[in-house]
Amino acid sequence: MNSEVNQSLKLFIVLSRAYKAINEQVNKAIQANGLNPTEFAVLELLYHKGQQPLQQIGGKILLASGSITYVVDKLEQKGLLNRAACPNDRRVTYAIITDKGKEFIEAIFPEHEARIHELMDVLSEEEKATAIELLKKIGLPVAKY
Amino acid sequence: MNSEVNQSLKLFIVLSRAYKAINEQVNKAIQANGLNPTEFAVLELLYHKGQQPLQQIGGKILLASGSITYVVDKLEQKGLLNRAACPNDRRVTYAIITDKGKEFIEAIFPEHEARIHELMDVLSEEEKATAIELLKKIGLPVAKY
DNA sequence: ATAATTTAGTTTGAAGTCGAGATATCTTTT
DNA sequence: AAAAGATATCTCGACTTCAAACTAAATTAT
Repeated sequence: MNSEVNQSLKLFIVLSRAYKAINEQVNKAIQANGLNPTEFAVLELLYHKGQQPLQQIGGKILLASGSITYVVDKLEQKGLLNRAACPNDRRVTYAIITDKGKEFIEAIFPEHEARIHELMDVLSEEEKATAIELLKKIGLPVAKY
Repeated sequence: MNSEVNQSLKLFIVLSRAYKAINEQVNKAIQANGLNPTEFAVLELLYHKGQQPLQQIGGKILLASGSITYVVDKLEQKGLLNRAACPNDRRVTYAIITDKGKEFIEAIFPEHEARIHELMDVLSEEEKATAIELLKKIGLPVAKY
């Protein structure tokens, strides 16, 4: 019984290490481009998914509402996105990536992908597929009684 | 090959999600006990590995030197650890867990383990073993527990 | 219609983390 | 033994993030 708990604990530890190790590399590279990881995540979301109400940005990249304003302000100051009022619902503000923002992502995203690919490439394609299947199950909302 | 890159990217995403999902739960529980995750990590280190020079704490749980002072101050204020000068090298200060600190860890660590076990139990024992093997390869060497 | 509730976004204050520099001590070199 | 270099801790300022309080607008219930 106890060894099962230890197995879970060990999985937690290797999961944490793996995540932190990868993330450290990735963040370092992003920051070298003058953005912090949150800014990059927002900009990438806008690039790949189109304009978003500020509210939804928080939901999609797991960001507290207080942080959204700050990050969007920063990106707006840098000229990488614009705010635009929603005509139907005046409470809503959209964040829209600018041309400069698009160029920026287009310039650094391929490197970003390549870096992650390199870091993940200690696993074979098959191992990656297995890892994806297993990790998918972790952290999914579990039905409560 | 582009699909290979996508596979790596997907692995990165599910890895991030899994980590964040688990971590969010764990942190919430730790904070409910009046500590933040870093404080808990330091205290647990001292409990399981005995007294440590401040410097080494930073190395082991990945913390900048400026942060160590802060966290150790906090734990000292709460009476969970003490500082003690090293007799041989007067530059060195040890952090030593107090009896109160020990009681604290003994009171909450079993819950902590059980919580992680519950969160990880969406995987079978065999799947966990597979996940551990794969994740070990990503990032750094592991030794703990 | 008007009041109550909910939702969207912002502002503010606190907490945590880092990095650079300051200080003290130890070690090595000359 | 003095100078130079390395190491450990602390201090301070900047940055990021969050939570809670707040404003404004939309929705609903009466």
